[in-house]
Order: sequence, then C-alpha cells, then structure tokens
Amino acid sequence: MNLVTNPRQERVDAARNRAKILAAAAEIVASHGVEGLAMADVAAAAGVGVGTLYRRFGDRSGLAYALIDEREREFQAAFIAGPPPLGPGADAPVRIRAFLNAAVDRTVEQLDLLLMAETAAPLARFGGAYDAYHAHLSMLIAQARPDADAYVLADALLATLAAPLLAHRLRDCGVTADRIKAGLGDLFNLAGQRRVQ
Amino acid sequence: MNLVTNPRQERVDAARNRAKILAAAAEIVASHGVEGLAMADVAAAAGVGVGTLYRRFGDRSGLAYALIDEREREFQAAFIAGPPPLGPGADAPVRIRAFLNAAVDRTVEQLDLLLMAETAAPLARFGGAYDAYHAHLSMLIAQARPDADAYVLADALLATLAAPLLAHRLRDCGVTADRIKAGLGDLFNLAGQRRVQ
DNA sequence: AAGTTAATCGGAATCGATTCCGCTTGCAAG
DNA sequence: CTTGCAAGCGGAATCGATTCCGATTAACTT
Repeated sequence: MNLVTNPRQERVDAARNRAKILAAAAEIVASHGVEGLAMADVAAAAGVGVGTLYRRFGDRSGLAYALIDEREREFQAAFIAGPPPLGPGADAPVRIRAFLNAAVDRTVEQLDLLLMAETAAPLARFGGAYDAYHAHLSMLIAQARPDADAYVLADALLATLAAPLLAHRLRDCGVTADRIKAGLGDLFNLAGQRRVQ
Repeated sequence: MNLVTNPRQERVDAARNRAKILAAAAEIVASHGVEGLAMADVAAAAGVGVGTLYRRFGDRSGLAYALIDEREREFQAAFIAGPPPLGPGADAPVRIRAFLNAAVDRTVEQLDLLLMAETAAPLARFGGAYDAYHAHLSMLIAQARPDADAYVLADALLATLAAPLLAHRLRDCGVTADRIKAGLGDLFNLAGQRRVQ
C-alpha cells in the first residue's frame, strides 16, 4: 500500500516525473475539483505521456491515494508513535477517543478525494490504510474492553467513517461531525462495559 | 428508489423490453458472473439498442439494483409487515437480532451484485435501501435502548454490512458470517445497557 | 568512453460506459 | 378510422480510463 517508496531505487527521471505528476494533479484538484482530475489532463499538465502516469500510479484511484498519502502517513505516524493522547502514553480509552476524533477530522478534510478513491476502488482502502486503522483500533479496544469482541467493534466504528456514508450524513442529513464523534465515543463507552443484568 | 414502478403508465412495448432486458441480464450474470455484465452485451442479448437499456435503467448500477430489487422488496416487506420475529409482534430486541441476521444473509447472498452496484454508485444505496434500513433499525433501537444514540448506533451496525467490507472480511480474512452476526448482536446488546460504573 | 540492459517514455489504439438524435409507434382524442 | 405527439427505439458518436509497444535513456560494466 505504500505508494511512494519503491523496491530498489527509482530512476531520477522517474522520480522527477512522479513529482511533476503529483504537483500537476494537486493543482488541478485545487482549481477544478476532484471531478476535473482526468488522467489525460494530468498527463498533459505534467508534460508526460499517460503511459507514464499509469506506470507510476496504477490507475485513477491510485493517483488519488497518492495525493492523500502525505497526510495519511502523518496521521499514522501520529497514532502509532506520536505524543499522547493520540500516541502511546495515554490510557487506552483516551487514545481511542482521540483516534476516533482525529479519524473523523481527517476523513472530513479530504472527503472529496476519499470519495473518489473509494468509489473507483473500494477494495483498495481495505488491505491498505483501513487495515492499519483496524489493527490499531482493535488492539486498543481489546486492551480497554476485554469483554467485547474488539475485532467486530473496531469494524463497526471504522465502517461508520466510510467516505460515502459520512458524506451522506454530513451533506444530505444535516448531521454534524461533532455529533458523529460523540456518537462513536458513546458507542465505544457503552460497549463492553460489564452488563448490569 | 423504486426501480420498477413508474409515474404514469409504462407503454406495453416498454414493459416488454424491460422484462426482456432483465431476463437477459439475469442470464448473463448466471452464466458469466457480474464481470460479464457489459451494457452492450445485455442490449444485444435482449435484442434492443443500448439506448433503450439506458432509458429503462439509467446506468450500469441501476441495472444491478433492478436485478436485486425483487429480493429487496421481499426483504423490506418481511421486516416492515411480515410475521415475527422479523416483523411486528416480537419485542424490539428480538426483532433487531432477527433483522441483523437477515440483513447479513441477504447481503452475503447477493454480494457480487451489491459489490458492483455500490462500486459504480456508492451514493445510490444511500437515499435508497440504506435509508429504509436505517429508519427501521434506529426506530427499533430507540425503542429497546432509550439511553443510546439510536441514530449513530444504527449507522454503525449497518455500515459494518457494507458489501466491500463484508467481502473483505469473508473472503480475505477468513471471518465467517456467523461471527459477524454474533458480533453485531453483542454490540447491540452491550450498547445502551445501563452502565455499572 | 563505449556497450549492455532493464526501466522508462510517450502517445496511438482499444474498450466499455454513456450520450445524442433522427426515426418509429402506442394510444387517446376527434 | 385518422391525426397528433409524447414516449420509446436503435445504434452511431463521444468520452475517459486503461493497455500496448516500439523508441529512449539512466545507470552499471568493461
């Protein structure tokens, strides 16, 4: 899933082209929105052939993920090894709240690109970033709520953040990001508590 | 979202073509799988022009939804007005369990078509069947667990059943449908219980 | 510096979905 | 039984993504 590094060593012209393509794509998204991100246009704006573009990024959604990638690794670094409350050092419940809040913010922030990337290749997010999130979150949940099925609970919490659903709730249903954060936090809080009855 | 009925009255030739197209599409899916469902092929097999196909079903995912539609309305009728435990008559917690189990089964049963339909138009499922499910489930949850945020909890439970995620878990992760049913059931059971502490 | 090779290039060709539009036809009013 | 025309039809044209492949070129060897 790592879209930036490479097996051996990228040839200098290839690296230069990668940079030109990403710059051109970012500019197009900034000026014309995600819909304007046509492969032929990106290639033309970057001054390369479409073949080059496909060699580097695989397909349209690969390009979208590459555009997302920088913030992605930033986020992953933050919750894996950054300072508390997101990173290690805080209690699991605190980290879970922080993680969910940050995940909502991050998704909302890049909603259009995620929408496009997930639409073109819904499977790509799985096996990729999703699995990393899931591994992290289910570990924390197992730690904080030994009685719950951490694996499924993590899926439930993360699936609620899928770009298409989030877009629907935020844009068509008037739900706020804060309400979703609160709802997920409550859901986690309630789940796995020792039952009364 | 109703893909079968129509505003005024469908002309007889149009109705005949609709039937021919659906029959041809179903046969193609049966023999060549969902990947083989190319618009031009369906049109040719049905003996109509592609324009006709688009007039009737809007686009590829519309055709997929139409193929799903029959079982869809069957399912909706069952949980809205059918016999218990799915329909009215049983206690809310029982109906919720039954609904989640049935929803898992139904999704698994038509996983390929749903995968295609959602991939082509992830938004279509929202505003359509998803909203119906959500309305139903959140009503039951509100009834059974007055302390929980039924709206968000319903999203969490339903989002876990999204075709791409379910396909990933079932096919790539070795998770069974039964485990997911159990996990969702537990999640509902735990959520909204009066807290101990 | 010249040779060798595998990685890259570029852009034409291909492929499938979707749109367009002039022609046809069901059907209801006169 | 004509006539009017909105709904419907077919399939060519368009559009954008993706694939192909012969020409180039970076990078290592001798």
